[in-house]
Amino acid sequence: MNKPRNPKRQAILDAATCAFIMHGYSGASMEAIAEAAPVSKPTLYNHFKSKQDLFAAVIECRCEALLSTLSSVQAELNDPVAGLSAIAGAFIDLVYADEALQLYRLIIAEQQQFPELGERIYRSGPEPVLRQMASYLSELNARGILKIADLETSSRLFLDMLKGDQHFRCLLGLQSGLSEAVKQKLISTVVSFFLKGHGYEA
Amino acid sequence: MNKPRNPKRQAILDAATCAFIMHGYSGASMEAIAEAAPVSKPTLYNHFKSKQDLFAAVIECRCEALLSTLSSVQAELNDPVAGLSAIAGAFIDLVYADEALQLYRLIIAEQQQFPELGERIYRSGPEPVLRQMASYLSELNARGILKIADLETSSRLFLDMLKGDQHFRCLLGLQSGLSEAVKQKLISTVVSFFLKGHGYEA
DNA sequence: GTCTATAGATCGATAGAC
DNA sequence: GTCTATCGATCTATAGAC
Repeated sequence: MNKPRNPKRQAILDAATCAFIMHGYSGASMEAIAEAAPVSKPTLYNHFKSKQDLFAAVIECRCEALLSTLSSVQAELNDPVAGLSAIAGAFIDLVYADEALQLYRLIIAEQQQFPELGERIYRSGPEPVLRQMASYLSELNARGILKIADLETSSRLFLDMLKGDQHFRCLLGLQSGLSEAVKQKLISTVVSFFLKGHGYEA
Repeated sequence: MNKPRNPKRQAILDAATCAFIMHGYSGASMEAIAEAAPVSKPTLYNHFKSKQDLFAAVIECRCEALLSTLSSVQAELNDPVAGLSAIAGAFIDLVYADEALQLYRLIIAEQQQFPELGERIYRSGPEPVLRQMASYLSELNARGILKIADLETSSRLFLDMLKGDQHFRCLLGLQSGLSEAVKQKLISTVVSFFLKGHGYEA
C-alpha cells in the first residue's frame, strides 16, 4: 500500500510523533505538524486521510521500532544468576528507554479516546516478553535448577520488580531513566531475591 | 480564600473532573464543562481564572480524596503474614480503585504540559506509602522477626509486585480492576514470596 | 454573581490552480 | 503531488446588561 521510501511521508511521521508525544493527541494540531514536517496541510492529508489515521500510523511505527530491540536475548541456562541478570538487563533497557517512556505516556493518555489501542499494544509488547520469561523459567524447571509452580505468576513478579516504582517515577518525570549503577544494583537485588524466594541456593 | 461550601463551585469541579478524565486536558473544553455543570462560562471564569487554574484545582481535590483513605491501616506486628497481608490489601484497594486509575492516567498524560505536577503527586502519594511500609518492616526487624538490610528497597519490591503488570493492564483498559479472588491470590503469593525471600520460616 | 452575546484565534479538513 | 487560500466549526476568554 505505502511506498516504502517516501521522504515526505517519513518527515510527516517524524513531526507527528514528536508533536503527539509533546502535546498529546488533542493538543497536537495538524497545522503545527504540517509546519514542522515541513509540508503543506493538503500534502499531509494526501498521505493520511485524517488525524486519527495519522495517530494510528505513529503508534504502529513506534511499536515496531521498540519491538525490534526485543528479539535477541541469549539466556544462559546453566547459570540462573547470569541468565536472569541478562534478561533483566535487556528488559530494563527496553522499558526505561526514552522512546518507550514517551510511548507509555501517549498510550495511557489516549486510552479513553482509542480503547482498542491499549489491547493492541499489550498483545504486541508486554505479552510476548512475559511468554519469553515464562519459557525461560520453564527451562530452568526442566533442568531441575528451580521448582516453580506457577510460571506465569513468577514471571510477572520478576518483571514487576524491575519495572516498578522507579518506572513510575520516570513516567511522572521525576527521573529520566536509570543510571548504570542503579540499574546494576536493581538487577542483582531482584535476581538474588527472586532465586531465594524460589528456594535456590547460590 | 475559597468559601468552603459553594455549590456552584463544587458543581464546576465535578463537571471538570469528569471532563478532564474523559478527554484529557486539551480535549476537555471549558464550554463543555460549563454546560455540564451547568453554569455559564462567565460564572466558570469567576471561580477559576483560567483553564490551567481549574485543572490544578481538580488534581488537588482528587489527590486529597484519595489520600484520605490511606491513613488507617492497623498493622499486626506479631504475625508478619497477617500484617503484610493487611497492608497489601489496603494498598491494592487504593491503587486499583477506579478514581485512582483515572488519576494515574490524567497525571501521566499531562506530565509534559505540567512538569511540576508529577513531583507533587509523588511526594503526596506514593512516597508516604513507601515510608509507612519501610517503617513497618523496620519494626519487624527490631523484633527479630525479619532481617532486612535495605528497608527502602525491600519496601519498594513488595509494593511493586502488588502494583505491577495487572495495574498496567488496568491503565491500558484491558481490565477494570481486580476481582476479590484475584486480589486474595495475589496477596498470598506476594506475601509468602516476600517472606521466603527474606529468610522467614512460616 | 449571573446571564446573553460575541470577540479573536485556531482547529480539522477541503477547493482549485499549477 | 504540491501548493495558496479559505470554509465552517469550535476553542478560550471577555464585555456589558441585569
